[in-house]
Amino acid sequence: MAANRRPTLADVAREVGVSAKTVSRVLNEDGPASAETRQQVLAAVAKLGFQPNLMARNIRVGGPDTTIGLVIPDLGNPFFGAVARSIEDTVRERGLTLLMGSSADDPDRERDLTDKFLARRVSVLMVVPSVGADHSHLKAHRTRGLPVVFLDRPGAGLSTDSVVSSNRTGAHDGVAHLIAHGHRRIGFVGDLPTQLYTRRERLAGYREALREAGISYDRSLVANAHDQHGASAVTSQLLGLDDPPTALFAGNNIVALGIVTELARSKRKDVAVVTFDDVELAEALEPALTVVAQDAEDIGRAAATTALARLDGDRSRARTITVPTRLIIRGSGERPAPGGQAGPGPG
Amino acid sequence: MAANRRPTLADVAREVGVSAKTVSRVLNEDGPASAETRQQVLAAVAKLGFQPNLMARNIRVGGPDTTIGLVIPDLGNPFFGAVARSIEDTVRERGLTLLMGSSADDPDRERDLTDKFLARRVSVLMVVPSVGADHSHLKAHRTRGLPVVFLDRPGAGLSTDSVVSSNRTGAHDGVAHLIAHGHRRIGFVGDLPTQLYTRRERLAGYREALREAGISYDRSLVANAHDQHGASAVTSQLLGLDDPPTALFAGNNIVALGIVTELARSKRKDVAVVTFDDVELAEALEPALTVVAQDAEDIGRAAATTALARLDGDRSRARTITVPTRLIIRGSGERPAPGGQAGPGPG
DNA sequence: GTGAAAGCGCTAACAT
DNA sequence: ATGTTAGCGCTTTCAC
Repeated sequence: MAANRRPTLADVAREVGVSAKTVSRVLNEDGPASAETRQQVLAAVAKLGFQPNLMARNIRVGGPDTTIGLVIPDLGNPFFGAVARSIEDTVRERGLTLLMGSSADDPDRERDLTDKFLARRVSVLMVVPSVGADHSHLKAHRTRGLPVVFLDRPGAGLSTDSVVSSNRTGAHDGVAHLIAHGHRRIGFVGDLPTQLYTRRERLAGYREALREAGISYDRSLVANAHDQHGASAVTSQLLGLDDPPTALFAGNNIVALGIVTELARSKRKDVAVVTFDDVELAEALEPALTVVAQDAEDIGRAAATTALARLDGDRSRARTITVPTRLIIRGSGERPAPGGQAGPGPG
Repeated sequence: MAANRRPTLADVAREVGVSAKTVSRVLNEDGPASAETRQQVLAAVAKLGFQPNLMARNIRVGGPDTTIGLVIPDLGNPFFGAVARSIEDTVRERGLTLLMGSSADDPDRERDLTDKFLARRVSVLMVVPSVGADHSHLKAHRTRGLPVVFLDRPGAGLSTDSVVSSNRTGAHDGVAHLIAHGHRRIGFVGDLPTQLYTRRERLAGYREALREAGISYDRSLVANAHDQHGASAVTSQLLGLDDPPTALFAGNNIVALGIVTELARSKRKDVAVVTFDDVELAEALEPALTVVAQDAEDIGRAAATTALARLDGDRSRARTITVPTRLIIRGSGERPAPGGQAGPGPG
């Protein structure tokens, strides 16, 4: 019930019988202070439970707030969670705190979030750009010294640092792995929307691998899904084609779950699979799942390191950091295509 | 290069030739304003790219900041990611933003984070309490009207709202499922540290189920691990016992990964498994993994809803919301114990 | 319908 | 070693 105010610097000062500035000095270890005053101030702070109002401090000091604004598509996606963790690990010792929000890949929600973050005067803005979002409004902020980093995909309308995976090479290598094991009809299940940078790059890598092997590109083997259920559905459709694929390449972790789940459900062990993104339990599947793993930790660290360098005055040209992916061969891509298939219906 | 200041209210006012207060009125739809002034102000705002400084506003208005401080053990853990997503979904329409940090289950890091959040005058504090953390320092804040919600585990030294899963019942049901399928030697692999609330509750559920079935509790069947690798290691140890378990119960998602991975690696299909927490690809395993699923979405929503109610003035007693878990039977717990085991060594 | 002055909680710049 | 004054960018209060 006691709705008493939170104590302020002035309250502490009054308690001790000194000026506010003296309290401020003690707390920020700015300027000198006699041992005795220091003790008294500290005691009063503890007694009153005083915590300096960071917003008031920031406003006076004028600099940016000690926060990093981070916009990702989905807080629940483990990949972005891992990226966020890595960012936090990297910036923690600098005292920066994460302000996070999910855009659901909606440009309007993304804009809402970045606007809010800017209104809070974040020290750094990190964004996984949504398809259709324009970032030219950030130019002025960048000019004024706000580090802006695009994650996972390049942004539009703004030249700034970005960190992406080696999507094309990674997809190429995954598909080449399938080809090396005798597959020639390889389905590609990609993200949605189809304009998504990662999807296009990975599809390009897929096409490159096919071309190198002299396999012609068959549009009917390319499908799309935005969630696990959708991926399961298109997997089933692809396998129902007249001349179905003997192998599937998954364009990301969510699609991977859909494909693998659908193959398990329909007991299709004859279909080879390689996925972009490592997923939990990949090694416990039968066969174990071969993946093109992104290095979420490295992505987060690279983004954070770059941003910190900018904060420290690095004014060099905007750079794009490409974090290598790694093909982890576990077995699911290795089956030659025997054409075998479970009999129709449950025996 | 142009390190020009960010525009302030005063800049906009000067541009239009009105007072700062008038601009403020237009922007906040406070008080009246002639249509013409309104147009001019809006134009100037757009022209200068003015964004009100939220911190300055907050300081003047005096109320809490429109942020929620959320402390979780690990941003990379999909379970907590899902909880965070649900919280965000629930509070977004109220205009609240998430300030997040991971404690790594370290009480000091947790305290650092909560202190920072309090210094930022968050509207709500949500914490997954670390073992050993004391929360009595939050009493004064709660008294002053700050909603504090403990997630996943109860906090210590502070009576406030908390949201937990039905850990004991859930674990009981999972273990009972194993017992129903003929298992009598059932290993338990729990979290670390052993004082962890969720671990103790789940262990209690395990023991209850054993007791009901007249199976005596065997300490040697209880093991602990804090990460996936550790869980794999203890799994292998448990299975190496003279009188080994025929079934294993995993105390959480991370442990589940370790157990399942280790069983797959050693090709031990004869060991039944039920896990606390659903995991990706659980249904694609052979056999599919039976789990006691926590409802992360519901947990997040319950926490957020409670906090919002408190913000709206709900002063009723602190409550503990228990979110039901759900036993999802998929097969891995159903094998009777034939005692079969892969031969020693690789054939 | 609009403005001037004061003040939120804090610190910079100058006193003393 | 400490205090005073002014002011960060905004809103409240009260005047016009």
